[in-house]
Amino acid sequence: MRATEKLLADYGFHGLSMQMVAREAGVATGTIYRYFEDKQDLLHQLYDHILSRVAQLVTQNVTDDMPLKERFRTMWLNIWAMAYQEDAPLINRGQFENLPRRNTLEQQQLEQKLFSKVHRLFEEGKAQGLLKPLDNEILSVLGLEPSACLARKHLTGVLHVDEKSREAALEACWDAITQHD
Amino acid sequence: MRATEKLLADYGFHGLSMQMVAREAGVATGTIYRYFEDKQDLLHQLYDHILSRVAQLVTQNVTDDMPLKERFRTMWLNIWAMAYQEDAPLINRGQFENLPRRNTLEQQQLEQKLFSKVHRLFEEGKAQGLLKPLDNEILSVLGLEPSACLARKHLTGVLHVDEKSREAALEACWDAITQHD
Amino acid sequence: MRATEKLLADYGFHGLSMQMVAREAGVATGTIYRYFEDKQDLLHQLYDHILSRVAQLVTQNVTDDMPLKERFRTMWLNIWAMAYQEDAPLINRGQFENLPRRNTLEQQQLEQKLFSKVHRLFEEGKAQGLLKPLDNEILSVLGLEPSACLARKHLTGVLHVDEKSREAALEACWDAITQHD
Amino acid sequence: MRATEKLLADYGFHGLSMQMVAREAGVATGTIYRYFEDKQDLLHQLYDHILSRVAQLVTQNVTDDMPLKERFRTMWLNIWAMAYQEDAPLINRGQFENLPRRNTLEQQQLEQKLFSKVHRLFEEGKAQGLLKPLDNEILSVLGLEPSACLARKHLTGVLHVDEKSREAALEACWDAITQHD
DNA sequence: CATGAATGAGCCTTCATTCAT
DNA sequence: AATGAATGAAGGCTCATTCAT
Repeated sequence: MRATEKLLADYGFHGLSMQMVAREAGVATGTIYRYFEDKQDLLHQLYDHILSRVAQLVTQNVTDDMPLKERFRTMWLNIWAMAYQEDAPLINRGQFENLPRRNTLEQQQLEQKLFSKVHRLFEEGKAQGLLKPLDNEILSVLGLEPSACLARKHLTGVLHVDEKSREAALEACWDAITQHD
Repeated sequence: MRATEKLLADYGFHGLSMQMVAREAGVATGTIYRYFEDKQDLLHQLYDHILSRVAQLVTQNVTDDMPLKERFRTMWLNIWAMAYQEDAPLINRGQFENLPRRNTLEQQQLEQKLFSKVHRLFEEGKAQGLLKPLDNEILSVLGLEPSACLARKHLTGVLHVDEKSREAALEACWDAITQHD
Repeated sequence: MRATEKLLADYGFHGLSMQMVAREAGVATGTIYRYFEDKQDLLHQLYDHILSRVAQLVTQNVTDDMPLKERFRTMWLNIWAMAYQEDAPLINRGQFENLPRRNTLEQQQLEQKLFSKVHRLFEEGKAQGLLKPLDNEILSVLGLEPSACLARKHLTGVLHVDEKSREAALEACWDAITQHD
Repeated sequence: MRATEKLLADYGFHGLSMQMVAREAGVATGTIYRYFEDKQDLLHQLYDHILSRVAQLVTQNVTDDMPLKERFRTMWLNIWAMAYQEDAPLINRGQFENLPRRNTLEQQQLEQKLFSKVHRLFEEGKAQGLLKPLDNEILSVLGLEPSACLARKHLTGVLHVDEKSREAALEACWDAITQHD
């Protein structure tokens, strides 16, 4: 899986062949098939693997006793920082997003669990009347997704985001999800 | 190009073969090559084609004499509506985003021009002190991107968004880009 | 046919497509098929065409009243010179030789006739006891073929042949076909 | 390579497809690509392979202590005989000649070495004043090339060469390269 | 368990030939 | 007679997957 991730990051989704993965991993082609059903399975498992790393990175340094705004801020910046990780889980984000995804219930419950800290943040915020009474998924799209989106554009050079703009974008996201009289 | 678009929407970027395109279009394989240099060229041209349709759909029923909020609202809902278009430009959005893109200056100027109404909206808003003084690109990510993102999730069934939620999301996006005392 | 010859000389046997020929000739693709049965026929006819030009070039400035040696010498040098012709019949020689050839009797009789001056030279030489009593075809291989072979190698740079060597080679060919007590 | 050689001999350079080679060799198409980079590489390697067989056949039964004329005679007849080899290296000669050739120095040195016996023959002959003082390459064209050329024509039926004629042609070639008073 | 040679369907692209205009 | 768009078989090559060792 490490090999696959590296190749995906370096060469993109095309040009990912099982023989390349095998060579990079230092094993024979056939060996892969003892641990993964087929290519699709490898990609699925990689998705899960990366997703849990992403979840870990997003929620690191966040504890449930921090103030809500503080938690949001930390997560938002964690997402931003993820793009610069040397050990590249998200550099792949571009690629990662279109990894084939299972759409099973199990999968959704897994994601639910991985991002429970995020959900807790949103639930508490709504309970306090601080956040808008929207579905967590929607709050996520409004409040956190833009961080990933901007980071990606920043990284690919489509758009330069300086520190001040980044801070303003963070605040704007907060504005999006909080109640305004 | 219509055939390509359909196949892209149905089967995704991978598994798009020239043979399939030809069959779907009801022509012989070789015929494609009379109108497109190669597969890459077909994809590039398709990108341009869709982009201009997207621009047209996003900005339809928007005129520069409408109030700012009204313009924003119309665009946001246009984006939302795009996902339901029978003749599917955005169903592909998921796929569309990773169509190979030329990154020439020309291309960027073209995009600039196609979305000039959007840019004008943002510029006026900033001039009036109504909108936050951020780069248009950033405002776009904060204010409009979530519409596409939610519509996509709604359509794929990952998330159900009722009319009230949609309205709330729209307002939240407006909150994100406007100044607050 | 002129177009075909040019393309053959420039790009070789591969990369000779009917559409290229048409474009070079300034006509539509289909037009070719009004004048030639198919590609093979075009090539056959081109072969004949070039062969007659070759015959003309080989035997130019040769008349039956010249001394035998003089005639031989002229032909040998004509062959050598052919390689340098601007209007390229033989530059193609490399390519020309593996143009598809019909092997009919007619064809052989045609060639017989085209090179009648050569045959007359050999017949007279044998009658006078000056040349070896061998089949004309064999005399041709021994006496004239080497000129083409050397010129080709000289032209492709495989081998440098200066004027003195060329003269010596000519004499050696004469030695090959003449009687030696 | 054996399959390629056979197909080349039977159907010529054009009309040699990797699929055909695979079928003839009794393997799958893809298998070829485990042993050869691509078609060009296959042809290059085949060229080398055949060339070394040709060199071996041309110089077999020739040792440096044999009289010069004897050596020449043996080689000349070896070349002639090559055309009749069941296991067909030279039947291809026609085709063989226009196999794509690398033109590297290495290649030339290899050829030099393969045919060193021929070069030695010519060098000794010139040293003794028996042969004309010409470049070895030229002597080769004058003295040995005609053997291949005649054999080829004989084999394709263009020309019938009986034993006596063959002997005379051999002598004529000797006349071509030797000094005369 | 691990190997890696072998497989063969499938991909992109070319091009000789046809035929409605 | 000329056109040139359309055809579709075939070509070179890749790669997910299998299986005998």
